[in-house]
Amino acid sequence: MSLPALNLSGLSFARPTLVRDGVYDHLRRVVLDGDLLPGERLGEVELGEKLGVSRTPIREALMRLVQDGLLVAEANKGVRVRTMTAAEARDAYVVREELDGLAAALAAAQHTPADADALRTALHDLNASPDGEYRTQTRLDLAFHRAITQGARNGALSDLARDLEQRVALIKHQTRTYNAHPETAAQHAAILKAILARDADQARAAARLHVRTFAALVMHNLGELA
Amino acid sequence: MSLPALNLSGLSFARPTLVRDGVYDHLRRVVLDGDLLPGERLGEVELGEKLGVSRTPIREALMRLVQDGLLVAEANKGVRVRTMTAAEARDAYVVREELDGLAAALAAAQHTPADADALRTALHDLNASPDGEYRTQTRLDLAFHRAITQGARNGALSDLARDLEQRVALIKHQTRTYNAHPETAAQHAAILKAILARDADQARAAARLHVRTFAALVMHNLGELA
DNA sequence: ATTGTGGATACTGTATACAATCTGCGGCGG
DNA sequence: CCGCCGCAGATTGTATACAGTATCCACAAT
Repeated sequence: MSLPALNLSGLSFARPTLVRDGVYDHLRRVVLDGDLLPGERLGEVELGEKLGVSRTPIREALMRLVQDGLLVAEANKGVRVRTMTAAEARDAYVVREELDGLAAALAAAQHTPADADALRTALHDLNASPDGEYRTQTRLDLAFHRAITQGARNGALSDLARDLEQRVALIKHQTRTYNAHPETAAQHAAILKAILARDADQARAAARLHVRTFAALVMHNLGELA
Repeated sequence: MSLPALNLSGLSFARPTLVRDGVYDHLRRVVLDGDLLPGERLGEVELGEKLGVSRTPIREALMRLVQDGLLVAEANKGVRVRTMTAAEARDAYVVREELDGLAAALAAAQHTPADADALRTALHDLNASPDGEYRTQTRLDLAFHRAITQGARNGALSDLARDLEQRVALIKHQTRTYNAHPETAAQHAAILKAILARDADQARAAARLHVRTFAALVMHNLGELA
């Protein structure tokens, strides 16, 4: 045949994306961006009308978000954005210190050249983001931490770290704590440096310190809100 | 009024339990008990007929189990019991070593007298279970480890440990690795002893060793199956 | 014999209909 | 004025109906 062969590399030829997945992604971003405040209610009919779909995919997306811990469901009373208590926030940070430390250590030991590039790019983008752009900063901060867990090359760790990151995002919005802390940039740099140097112990220590610093800041703000 | 006051302690007066929750609990137990082998398909209509409910609550339960990582969904092709690869199993155990160690350390530091009782009871029940009763042993082993995370008094840790335990349960069924390893009982005893002695470091070390031992066993069996 | 094609079947994805529960308000009685 | 009852509206929970897609097998063409 004389026809040129199809180039399939990198094109997904418009796979039939499911409605419920689209709704899930949308709502997840809305919550993570802080557009819906903790405690706010998500009505099924209202969401359906706003997104132009029926209640069925809406409900399935909400179910998944509940399982993620981003929303809470009460029988016959719908779902709301989860409100983290001070104790839940502290708990999340205790675990996150351990998991982020592990992720950094593994990333130091196992990252590929492509991972290294992704890490450098992610941190550069984060540092280049303009002050006051909280939403952008929050997303880029999340992207940097995701790049670290990506470099750890551990599926279970990625999944669990994703869970924790989402909960922490909720706390941040709740306490209105953003990444403006002066030490943040230096700590990020220290983590990246240790990972690139393949110094697992140093990377773990730097990551744990970063979590502790941020946790203290958030818990302080949480205390003030109470 | 002369009528005697109602005693509400401990009775839930037949609250209208949701169908989807019942289906979720049922299917979760079925998978965790190993009655459905990895790769096996779960048809919605078939489940609906078997349980006597419509597809709607079935789908919502399946959605939650997919999010839990127990099932995998493929677009327009239904859901199957997840098959863990050797790499995924190794990943899960790496993370579990860290989290179980943390849980044991926290439990040593923070457990209440009631937690202590629960721990002792759980281990006793496990040791008393007859050999060969794999399903019972698996459940009791899971209960013991749950008692530890319970003693840690950390909600986020409980949630994440639950996720990992479920994945590990999948691996166990897949490799047909049960708790018969001779060192298991001694290691369990060591963990319990350290926790009750409030020795966090020792508890962490004992828990990590236990995970490593078991992981090695499972990975060995996984290699043989390949 | 093998490959490709067509259609029939079964199943998932989405929408809609029906049932049950919660919520808020107005009226009635104390 | 306060509290309680009860109804009406709205919302969630479940069931069913409809649409789109994958799978399988028969059968024809090479």
